Amino acid sequence: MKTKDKIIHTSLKLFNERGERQITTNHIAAELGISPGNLYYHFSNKQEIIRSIFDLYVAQLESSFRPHADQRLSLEHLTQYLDASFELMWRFRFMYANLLELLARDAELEQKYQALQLELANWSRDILFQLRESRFLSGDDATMAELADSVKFIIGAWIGYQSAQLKGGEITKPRLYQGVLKILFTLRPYFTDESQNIYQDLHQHYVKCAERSE
Amino acid sequence: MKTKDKIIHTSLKLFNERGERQITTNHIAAELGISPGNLYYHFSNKQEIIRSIFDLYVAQLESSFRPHADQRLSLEHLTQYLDASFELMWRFRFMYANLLELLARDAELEQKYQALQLELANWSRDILFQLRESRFLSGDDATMAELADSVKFIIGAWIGYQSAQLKGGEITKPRLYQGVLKILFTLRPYFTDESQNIYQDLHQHYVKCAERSE
Amino acid sequence: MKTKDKIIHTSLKLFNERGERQITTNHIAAELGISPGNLYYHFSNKQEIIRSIFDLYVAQLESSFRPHADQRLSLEHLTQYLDASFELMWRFRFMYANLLELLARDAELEQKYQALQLELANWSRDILFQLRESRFLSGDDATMAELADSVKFIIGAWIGYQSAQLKGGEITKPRLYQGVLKILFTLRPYFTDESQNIYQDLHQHYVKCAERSE
Amino acid sequence: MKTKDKIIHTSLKLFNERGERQITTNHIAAELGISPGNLYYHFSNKQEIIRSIFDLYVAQLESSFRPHADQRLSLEHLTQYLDASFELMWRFRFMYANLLELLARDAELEQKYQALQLELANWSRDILFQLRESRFLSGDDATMAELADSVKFIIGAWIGYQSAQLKGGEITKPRLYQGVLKILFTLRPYFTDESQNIYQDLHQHYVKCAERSE
DNA sequence: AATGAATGAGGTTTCATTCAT
DNA sequence: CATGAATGAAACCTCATTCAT
Repeated sequence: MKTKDKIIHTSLKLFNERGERQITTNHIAAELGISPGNLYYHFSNKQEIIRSIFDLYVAQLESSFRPHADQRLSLEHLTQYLDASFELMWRFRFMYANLLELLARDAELEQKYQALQLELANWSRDILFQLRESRFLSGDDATMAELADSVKFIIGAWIGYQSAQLKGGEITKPRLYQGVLKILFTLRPYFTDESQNIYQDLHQHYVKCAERSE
Repeated sequence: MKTKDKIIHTSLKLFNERGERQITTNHIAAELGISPGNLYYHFSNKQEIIRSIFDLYVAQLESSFRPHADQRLSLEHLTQYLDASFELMWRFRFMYANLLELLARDAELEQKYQALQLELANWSRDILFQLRESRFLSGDDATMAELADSVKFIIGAWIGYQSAQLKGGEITKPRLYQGVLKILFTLRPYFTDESQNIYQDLHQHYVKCAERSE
Repeated sequence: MKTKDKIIHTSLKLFNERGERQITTNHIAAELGISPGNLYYHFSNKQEIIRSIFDLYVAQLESSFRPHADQRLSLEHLTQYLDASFELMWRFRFMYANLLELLARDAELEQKYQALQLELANWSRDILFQLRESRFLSGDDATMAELADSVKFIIGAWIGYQSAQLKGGEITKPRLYQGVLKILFTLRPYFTDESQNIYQDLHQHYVKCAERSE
Repeated sequence: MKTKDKIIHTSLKLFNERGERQITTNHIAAELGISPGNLYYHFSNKQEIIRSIFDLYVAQLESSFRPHADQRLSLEHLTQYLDASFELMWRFRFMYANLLELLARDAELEQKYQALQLELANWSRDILFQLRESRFLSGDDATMAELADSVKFIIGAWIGYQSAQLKGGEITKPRLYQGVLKILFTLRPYFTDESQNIYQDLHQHYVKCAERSE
């Protein structure tokens, strides 16, 4: 791994652990055992590191969520989506802890972020529509759209919400799975009669995940 | 209003407008037209101002949500609760937007916050149970409890989520009312048949609020 | 006791306990339960409090040391002098911890202090000469004068020296009596043959004092 | 000389000249023509500068006084010791003048200082015993030990005592040499008959030093 | 006598960033 | 690529002192 990548990953790690505000560029350099000058050789300022982390985030997001064209969704796909979502939120949790500040300081980042959100909104709507087509869910277009937004909201907000409830902000995997359960609970009234058993299976699966050594 | 209170309210205003991180103690003093020394006469450091704002928040929250014993809920009560949620989110939006950082930096605040959350969880469950008794909602105990948690989650997480979607990061009242709509949408499947018209009234009311000058 | 006197004595106490530098005028007022404004009603600045403490010191010093004219010194007188000296050093120990800074900041105080030192030098020389006349000690004038200066030096420096050796700077009475023993040791070679037993008595007396619960 | 060392030496100079309390970190930086940030690049706070000066002091003290095993002492050695004492007092006079405040503010420094004092006590006793073996001095073990303590006391306390006697608080070299003379005076009764001339030589030498431009 | 809010200069420290090597 | 000393603006905070009441 090149120094530039090491800087990105170490920064991400430190930001997640202690918050972007408390981590100075010197901290990052020290953690890596490089000089601050070297850090600034690779990045012209701290904001650029954050932008690179954001790019990483976008890349992972796109690879996980871009819907595969006209594909019938199976149960497996759904769990994949949910797992991938929370994986993502977990990996970039510092961003969600301070999104407002982060974006306020960097117009370029803000624009990128908001474009991404629009895309995401589309994808999640697409997924919900596919789930309806596959007769997992039922509901009119408006309801499905609103439901898609709810799911997107839960995914985006869960970690921040949970971290705040926990001493030291330390979140555990089981706590993450409770977020998946929250999504299931929100979808539940819209599950079709014929897919009730599928709902039960999913629910039981994630209850188990959420119970592990909590 | 005493200087001490002026400091609290001016700080809250500035924090909401421009973010806690960008507002220095000198900014606050300058905005008030007092000397920095005077500010430090009333508060021994910046963190203490934040704590006082938090106390204000707790006070408003308690006065809005502490359930009145064995009370039959009317439509008015429901709007009161929803409006109160909205008011809180709006008035203390910087806190919602920066919660994790604020708690990470101040163990005392974290403890207070988490104690408050436990209380809030009880209150919101009580309110949901009351709504069921008043035949607005229906569902078994577990469902009502989960629903209560969903509502609490939406209130607690809405600003962090929304503020990041907005150009310039500015949170507007209409966007907040969309949070109220999100709550309604989440409750919707559990509204009883006899209260469907009530749901409609509420929905229309808040749709209007959310549309204003958006 | 009037407020003015209370301020002086409380300041002396706090200065001794924690050092003049660390004690602000607000600390003094708080300890007394009065307002800072009131403190400044009685003293126009912090330095004036210090000057008043110094006046107290001078008064106690003069009452203890001004030699009684043409009086033959007995053993009792000597012990009285020594005991009084250390009592004094103990009571005003903060002054000795920072004499240089104290005087550097206040020309008036410096002048007073130096005048006092000259007087003291005379008194201690007078006492030594009287002791020689009383045949306790022997030695030529120059030796007696130098010896007087040594005694004065030990008295003035002992507490500061001892405090520095002890954890937390806390000095005990037994440690003070070791200072008296140091004076005796310095005088010892000049005790006359006929007063050797007197030396022994004194020595034993202060050894006992110095041993108590050390 | 590196910047770090320059900071130490400039601080020492300024502290000696005007007192540690009056010298701010900005003063030090300005005197050196560097930025305050640079000073804090080399030292994390003012106290650390003081600690480094203390380390310098310890180093010089050790190199001057650590006794050479089974060595016969000549007159030269004696003057070396006395001159070294004088040099130490002069070079680190601000420390001697402010010892109690310095130690009161810094527990780590206090511990180091007190450990050093124990070592010093041993060294000074060793030196005195060597002087007796070399027939400069005579006296039983207890007397030599007490004498060693007296010498240590004079070195440790002289500046605090003398600095306060002087107009303007300025410590001058001649005044310090009087401290050496005070040591000699204290040792005098214990010089052997055969080394009386050595005493005379030493005395005359330091009288001359003490008289220069007093 | 006494209050206590208010002042403001100035102290210590931080940190993103630069630049000669 | 890399170093690490250096910068300087600005943050937080202190405290002796003042003054209207």
